[in-house]
Amino acid sequence: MATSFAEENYLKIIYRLSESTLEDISTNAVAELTQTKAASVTDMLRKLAEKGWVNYQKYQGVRLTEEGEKIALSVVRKHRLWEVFLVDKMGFNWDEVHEIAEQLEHIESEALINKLDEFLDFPKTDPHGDPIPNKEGILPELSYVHLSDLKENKACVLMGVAKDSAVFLQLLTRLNLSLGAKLMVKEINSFDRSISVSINDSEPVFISHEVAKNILIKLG
Amino acid sequence: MATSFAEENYLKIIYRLSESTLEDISTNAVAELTQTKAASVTDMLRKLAEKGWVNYQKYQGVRLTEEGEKIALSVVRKHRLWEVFLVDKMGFNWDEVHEIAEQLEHIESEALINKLDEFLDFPKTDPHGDPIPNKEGILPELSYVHLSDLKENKACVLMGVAKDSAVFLQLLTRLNLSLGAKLMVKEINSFDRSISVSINDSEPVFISHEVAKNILIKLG
DNA sequence: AATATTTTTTAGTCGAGGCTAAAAATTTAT
DNA sequence: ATAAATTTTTAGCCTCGACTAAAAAATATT
Ligand SMILES: [Mn+2]
Ligand SMILES: [Mn+2]
Ligand SMILES: [Mn+2]
Ligand SMILES: [Mn+2]
Repeated sequence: MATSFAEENYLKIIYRLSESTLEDISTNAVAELTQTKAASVTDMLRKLAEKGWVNYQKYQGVRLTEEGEKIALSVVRKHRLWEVFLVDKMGFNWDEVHEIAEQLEHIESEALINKLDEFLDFPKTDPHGDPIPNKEGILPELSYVHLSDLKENKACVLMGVAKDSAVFLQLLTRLNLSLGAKLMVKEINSFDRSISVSINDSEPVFISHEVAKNILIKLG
Repeated sequence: MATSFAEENYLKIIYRLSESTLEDISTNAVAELTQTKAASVTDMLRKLAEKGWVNYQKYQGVRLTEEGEKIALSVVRKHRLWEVFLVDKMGFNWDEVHEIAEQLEHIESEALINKLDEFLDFPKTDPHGDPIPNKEGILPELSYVHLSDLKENKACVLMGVAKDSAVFLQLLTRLNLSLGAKLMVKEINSFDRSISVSINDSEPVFISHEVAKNILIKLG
């Protein structure tokens, strides 16, 4: 069955919300991310339920079916592969690609996306460290930790970000924080939980708790 | 002003029709190419006229304004650049790319299309030999001739096709006819105007007038 | 347990971009 | 110059995906 841009966006957003909770997703939560009103969401949820892509009972919230999740994962796959393309091949910065990928993720061609995957050498993660589903819809397992949860004097590597807004990414860039940077927390200030962190063995810089929370790292 | 997919498709089609005539374009001609009904076209022409992209007076046919032509050329540029990408970088055949490019041509990012242009080494023509407008909207001058207009025993090179339907392209491929092929017309049959043509110095094969008409060549 | 607040759904509307059927204008044929 | 045929427009309707305002249900507070 064919999926419209609007339907794909809803499914993708329900998927994203489902990643961080086991509970059913509320109408309002969907409305916030789709940038629409709750009434519009209710309409769409009924439609998605009719097509068998979500389980939805009024007032009970919504949850993806297997088929719905499959579609969502294919949109996520396309979004992230196109982001890799834009950064690795087109020379964009990581804070410039999200909006363009929001458009490209709706291009419908199984053949194209698989050739693109190959062209990019089957990347496991996108420019923000987010995992890319393979063509069967399987996500690679990544066990990342928030920089804010790290103890002092442990070496680690920046593997991703938990938020990909342009302003946040630009801030990281200004601090010389990019994927692969070697980090070590030198000091944690109990007052505001800000941290002092050394980046690639340079002089430590200060980072707010808010920023540290959105930086994903792996140990070692 | 923002342009919808539908508007871009209409402008592109009016542009295409304008290439082969100096007269105003008829509602029916547009309807045929957009695969819609004349009544729908009338509606859209009124809308395009309101936005200043076409000159349109009822019953008089339609013609692009400068601004309308600029938009049409930018869509054509995107379409053809993406086709080059699909063939040269993704490994598609020339008969497989049109449908995908129909989608990609609507991706809105000036920055992306200019980076793509550079990535592809500023190609002058697409995989079907059609000229690609540069970022100022200037088309390279190509003076191609139809193979059906050629005299016997003149050497020439296949530079493009005047029709890019998949079946036609597949036929050419089966005949070993691709861009750059060296051709020489050995015989013209006055009965049905079919021709006998040698391809890359091999034994001559028969080609119908209909096919020859849609093959573009340059002399020498 | 009753009431106040918040969330969600319903009802009705809108614009975009299609459609069909009928009317009007234009073009072609007699 | 009429009449016939063709083309184009108008009128009215439809679906999709939004919206607002009002009603209903669920949840929180006293
Ligand atoms: Mn993104
Ligand atoms: Mn990303
Ligand atoms: Mn094409
Ligand atoms: Mn082409």
